[in-house]
Amino acid sequence: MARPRSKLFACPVDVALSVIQGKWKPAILWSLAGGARRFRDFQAALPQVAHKVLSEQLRQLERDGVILRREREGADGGPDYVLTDFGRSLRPALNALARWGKAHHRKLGAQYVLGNAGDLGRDGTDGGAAKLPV
Amino acid sequence: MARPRSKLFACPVDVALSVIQGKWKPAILWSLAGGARRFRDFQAALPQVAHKVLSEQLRQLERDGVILRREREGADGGPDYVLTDFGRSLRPALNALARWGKAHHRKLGAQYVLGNAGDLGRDGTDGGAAKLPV
DNA sequence: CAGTATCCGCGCGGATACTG
DNA sequence: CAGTATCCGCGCGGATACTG
Repeated sequence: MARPRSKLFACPVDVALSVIQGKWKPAILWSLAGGARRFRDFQAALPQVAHKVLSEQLRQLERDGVILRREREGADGGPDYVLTDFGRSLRPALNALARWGKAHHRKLGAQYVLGNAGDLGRDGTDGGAAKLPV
Repeated sequence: MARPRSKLFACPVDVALSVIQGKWKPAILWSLAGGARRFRDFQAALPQVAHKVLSEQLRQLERDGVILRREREGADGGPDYVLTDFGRSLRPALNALARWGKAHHRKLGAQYVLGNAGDLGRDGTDGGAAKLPV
């Protein structure tokens, strides 16, 4: 609706990437794989993220139907975010990317902060991933 | 070597994305899944790509060890590019992303040009993908 | 606490032109 | 034909501050 008539991509991979691209979107989705998260939870898990940017990325994911913002008025801690069914459909792709990242980060001279995310690794292969930079 | 000491990412997904991100990198890898390609092959398959940018993206993929530039002096058509073993290790992730993109592009109002790429879809599920925008 | 508005730097990607 | 150099626009992401 707010989207241009039709975006043209080079290949289907780009279509998927267009949804998960954004500095903090993978981390957001990765966190949400472990269950509902509130704004402050993301801030705590991602100390580097700027307030405005986190808000933007959440809204974009919401607009794409990948996550859902739940108002939960009167609840303990205000609104939170959860994956939609559509968002959960990204799992195989996110898992495949994460598995590759875990397998090859050393070779690339890369580190990562969020080793695993709730049940995202439920399809095996994902034993005890590091919680802190390796 | 030309890489900063150690890049820090939020999650392992970002590590993988750091390698395949770039306007034309997914399309390049997607094409190379079908076998060796020359510079002009990419230009033909990706009419939009700028000369300089294609060159840059190829060199970055080469630097990351994902593709290999073969000189082939005296051969029919000059140098070409192939996936390395390391590059082929990205297959499951690229396939998962492509599968998602193919399944959901309509819902996102998205189209793509390169429907399938050689044998990249060899793990089933990938019957007769569109060759042109759908 | 969550969200938005404003401002801005920087890097990616594109246009153009030159080289081997 | 493949590759590099130069120049540049634009959009992403960050800093800051204000609002409900």
